[in-house]
Order: sequence, then C-alpha cells, then structure tokens
Amino acid sequence: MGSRKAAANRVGSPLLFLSTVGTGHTHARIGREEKGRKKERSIVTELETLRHSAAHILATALLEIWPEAQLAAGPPVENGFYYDVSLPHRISPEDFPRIEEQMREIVRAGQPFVCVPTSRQEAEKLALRGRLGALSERPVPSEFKLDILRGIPEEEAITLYQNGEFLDLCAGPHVKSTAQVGALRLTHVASAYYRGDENNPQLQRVYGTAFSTERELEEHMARLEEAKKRDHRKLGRELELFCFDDAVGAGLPLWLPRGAAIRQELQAFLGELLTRQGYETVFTPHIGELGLYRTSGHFPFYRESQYPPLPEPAEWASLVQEGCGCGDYADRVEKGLVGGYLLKPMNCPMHARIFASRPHSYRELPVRLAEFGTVYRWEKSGELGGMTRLRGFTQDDAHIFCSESQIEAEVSGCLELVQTVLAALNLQDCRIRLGLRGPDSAKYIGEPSLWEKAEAALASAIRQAGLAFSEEAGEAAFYGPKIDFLVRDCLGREWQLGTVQLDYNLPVRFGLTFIGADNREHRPVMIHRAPFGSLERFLAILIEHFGGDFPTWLAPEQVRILPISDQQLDYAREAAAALRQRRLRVSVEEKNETLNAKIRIAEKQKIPYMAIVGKNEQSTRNLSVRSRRRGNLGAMILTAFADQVVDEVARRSL
RNA sequence: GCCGCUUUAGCUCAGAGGUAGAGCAACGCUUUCGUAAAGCGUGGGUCAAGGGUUCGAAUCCCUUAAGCGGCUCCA
Repeated sequence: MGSRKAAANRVGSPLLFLSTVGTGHTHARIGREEKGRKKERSIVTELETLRHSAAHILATALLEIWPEAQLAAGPPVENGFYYDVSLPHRISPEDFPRIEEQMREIVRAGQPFVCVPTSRQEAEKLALRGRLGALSERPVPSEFKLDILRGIPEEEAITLYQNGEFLDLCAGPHVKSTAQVGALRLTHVASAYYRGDENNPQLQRVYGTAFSTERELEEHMARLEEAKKRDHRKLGRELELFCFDDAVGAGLPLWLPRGAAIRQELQAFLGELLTRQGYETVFTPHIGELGLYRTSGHFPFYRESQYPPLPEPAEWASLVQEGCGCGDYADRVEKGLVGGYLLKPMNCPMHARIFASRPHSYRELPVRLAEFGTVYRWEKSGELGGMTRLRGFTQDDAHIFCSESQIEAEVSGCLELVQTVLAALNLQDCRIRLGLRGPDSAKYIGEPSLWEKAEAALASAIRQAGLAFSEEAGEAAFYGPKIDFLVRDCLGREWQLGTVQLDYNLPVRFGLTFIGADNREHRPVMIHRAPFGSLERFLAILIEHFGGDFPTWLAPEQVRILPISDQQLDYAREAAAALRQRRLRVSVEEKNETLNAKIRIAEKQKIPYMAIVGKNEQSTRNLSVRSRRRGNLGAMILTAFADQVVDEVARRSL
C-alpha cells in the first residue's frame, strides 16, 4: 500500500487523489507534502470530488480555448483545485472571465462524467495520438499524460474519465455530471515545475475553487477576505512591529520597538521555562571559522543555503595582489587552501565546541545549552516572504548533550516544552511530523545504523507522549531525524515552528566525549530543539493567530491614557509614570483630539486598556477604564487598576 | 534561482504619451471635548533605480532591485 502511494505521488498524477486527499492537511503545497506521507488515505470527501471534477471542467474549458494545451495534473487542494498546463499563451487573470464563462457553459451542458476502464496499451495508444487530456486526437502526443501513465505501477488498473469530448487519464472519482458543480471561480495563476522538479519544464498552474452552491462560494471568498486582514505583513506594518528596508537588504527584518517588546516577552517567558528545565544560557558569535563548518558538515552539506565565506583581510589583500579570480578563489576555498569565516547558518557547531571546552563526567549529563541564536541563511530570492522566510533570523535554540540512556527522558522533556509553549498561546491547532531520511543518501551525514537508532528513538518518544503524528521521509535534517510542529498561516500555508531533533552524528564529527562510570570515554548524543522555531516566524504566526489583538502580557502597549482635555495632561503623565513603575508599557495620548477620536485611534492600534482621565478622575485620583475586549469598565482607583493589569500580565492570561 | 504579476506622498490608491492627484497620516491654528473620526489651513513625490524610444515618458521598450502568488528548498 505504501509503495503504491509513494509511486503515485512521485508521478503527481490525478491517480493519487484517492490516496492523498481528505486528510484535512493537504493544501496548496500538496506536491511537497505528499512526498513522504506514508499513511494511506482512502477517503475523498464530497467537496474534494466536486473540486476534482471542477479541475476537469477547467481543463475542458482551457482546451476549448487553446486546443494545443498539454495538460499535466489537476488535483483538488486545500481550498479548491488546480490544473497544470503547458501552453505558449501566458494565462493571466485577464483571461479568467472567458475561461470561467466557458466553464459555466460546460456546467450548464450537464455533461456526465463517464469512467472508462482501459488497458495500459490502449491508454498509451491514446496518449501517443494526443487524445489523453484532450478533446480530440491531436498531431502531438500527450507528453505529460504519457509520462504519468508510464509511471503508474504495473499492478495498478488504468482508468480514464470522460466528460463531453474531454478524455483524461484519471482514477476518479467524479460527480455524476458537470451540472453538480454549482459554483466555481478561478483565483490565481502561478507556475509550477512538472512533478515538482526544477529540472523539468515549468507549467502554468491555474488555481480555482468550487462549491455546490453560489452561496458557499461567496462565504468562502468572504472568509478569505477576512483572513487577509490578519496577514502578518499587513498587521506588522500597521501596528509597527517590524519592517524591511531595501537599504538593509532583502530578508533581513528590522524589529521595531513594538515588535521588540513582544519578542522580549516571549524570550522572558521561555527563559523562565528553561530555567525550570535545567537549561543554562550561552552566547556565541555570529561568524565562525570555515573549518568549524567543515567539521560539522554544514559547509559541504548545507552549502546551497549559506552565504559564501568571508576571507581574512590580509588573505583577501594578498589574493587581490596576486590577481586571484573569483573562480580561482572558490576553487581554493573548496580545496581548503584558504581559510576565512562563515556567517553561522546554525548554532549547533558552537554549542558543540562549548561542550568540548572541558571534560565532562557522566554525573553532569545532560548538559543543556540554550541561546537565542541569530543565524544567516542564503535563501533564494523568490523564497523570501514576510517574517516567515528570512535570510537572518533568531532561533530559540538549545542543544542537549546526554547519554543514550537519557534520550527518551530528554526528548520527552523537549516535547513537553514545545507543547507547554504552544498551549500557553493557544496554538495547539498544529500538526506533528516525524521527519525521516529520504532515499537520497547524499543529503545526509553519518552511518545508517546511527540513523536507524535515532529514528527509532524519536518514534518511541513521540508515541510515549501519545501525540498524533505522521511519518514523512525526506524531512530529516542532514544530521538527524526530527519531530516538527507545523501550523498554518492566514493563507493556509503550513510552516514549521517548534522542532526536536536527535543527532548521533555531530558528536562523532566533533569527537565529543564524556567520562562514564567505568572511567572510559563515551560518546554523548545531541538533541537540537527550538520550541518557537524562529522568533520571527513565531511572531508572524502569533500576529495572524491573534489578528494583532495580543493578550495584555504580549501587547506592545498595554495601557494608553486618554486625557479628555489638555487640562488633564499633567495628571495623565503622572498616572502613566505610576503605571510604569509597575512595569507596564504605557503611553499618554497627547494629541489635541476629541475623546472619541482618541479612543478610535487606540482601538485601531489594538491597545488592551484605555484609561480615560477627565476632571472627575483627576480630582478623585481615579481612572475610567475601557477594555478593548470588555468595553467600559467604569472608574477604578489607579492602584487597583495597576494591580489588576499586573496580575493579568503575570498570569499571562490570553 | 525559476515562471507570472506588481512598484506613484509615511499608508491605501487614482492617473494610461503633453509636465502630479485624493483620502488617511504628519505639521500649524481654532476648539478643551466623557467611551470608535471636531473645523480650517500648510508642507510633503527625481512616479523603485538605471538605460533607451520620442519634440515630449509616471505612462512605451530593455536591464536591475524589491514586493506578491506559486514551484523547488527550508526555521
């Protein structure tokens, strides 16, 4: 079963619908996500069937307009469906109206979907005559359909589906008739490599969505609009949490004061948990000797994600003097003839060196070294996006050095930590993935036997914790398997946040040892773990999760004091100072505006508490408190209000 | 990196060969206000950057950069 699935997935054909859809976790990145999914999925929801049929309607429409189009695959996805097509005409959103009109015409025609079981030979003949994924025979073979067909395992039955003149290689199922697709809309067009391999031709991927009724479609579009309002890139700018600046560089975020306030709260929160779990804090520099990364394996195995080495000035000068060209320099770096530094892509090598800085007794294990470590990775320009994908970001990283017998307890501790963190922020709506080695052994370091041990240990720990998870091959780090916690952003894209990784390999590479009870040297095991993952990405998800309406403990500005007129400015400033003494983040609205305007401004900035002060409050040393969530709370004594907010912050209530 | 789209004031956007516009924000003045927008006024732009076509370019063409949607890759 598993191999059937895997084969179908590699093919990326419509045949895989049966097995992959309906997980509730498939989405626009279906190609990537399916890759290692082992579990067989056999349930296709009605909506997915409908959308799969809508994909066929799209294909039919495209062919009616451009009969020469070569179709590849067209599955349903998280919020709709797509069809991949190769076509000289560049499809743009301006083409959508006429494609949609054509599609509606097909719906109106009520073409039945007919399943046509066939033989492999017959299907191949049809493909060669250009008849598959087409309305009629064509002079050119249906190249992608042919390729998909040839990738289907021998034992697999071959079925075709036909609606009107459109005949496609497809495992189904479909709705009875095109008329059942009551509402459809094309949403966007993008490009995708055939079978998701960048060596393959690029196809145009037309995305759409479909429902059985127009009302459901409208509701869906309205939900999308709502989701867009939560987009962390939009809110990040509006709430002045972070920004990007061309003068600084793409993918290099600037944390503005308000964003920094949130980050500090998150770090303090995690810091408390770490202290309780016996972690020790360390600090390490942002660059390190190239040799360090040769030892760790980052330089060879993580090359495509790194900035090139930084030479020493003296070495640089002498290279310039002898007229050493770039190619020559690259070659010397490769051969290890020149040194230099690397911007650190990961914190683990330096933490390994900290562990190695003195001998360790088995009595000291586990050693848990934690650091908010900023790392730099060269991400391809097209990958960057908001705070979720960056070239410089900070991991809430830690490395645990322990004996083999301690692995289970330590991994469990890490899993608990991640869950504690997610629970504290009400982010439990996540998926857990056990990332294992993929088939391409060149991507990984170390002995297969160590990998097997590590993979088994993680699987055991995650089962012990009673967590639901999916195993996915090819999702491991280059040094070891990992358990990842994935959540979705406002557009339904899935991102890895927390991660726990087990590593038998780096301790070998760094020759790490501890002295055991037997007075001999033993090899420790390393656990890499980051509950937030990266602070930037975590912030992005938090912004979208809360829609910018942060709980008081995280809110950049917790209280704003609104004087009714400038007669109360002095008292307002005094009250602000008093609240600041209680370590609350407070400001005074000094604008010459009406109270209503001041409230509106504070509401739009999503400030949890407004403290209104007028003549009455001034004379009674009170505040008239308005909560963003609970509305007008009436007059309160300043100290009582401070006590209440301080308590709310201390409890980190949501 | 690849494919497509986008880039005009701090923000959101209009302008589609004839020399730059609006709303909000900012600033100033008036107003001194009781739980989601007081009134009036002022300043602000090498129309992303560079090159080209043209008598003339924000507008057409090319290159580059950044952003957006995907693909591949990843925290």
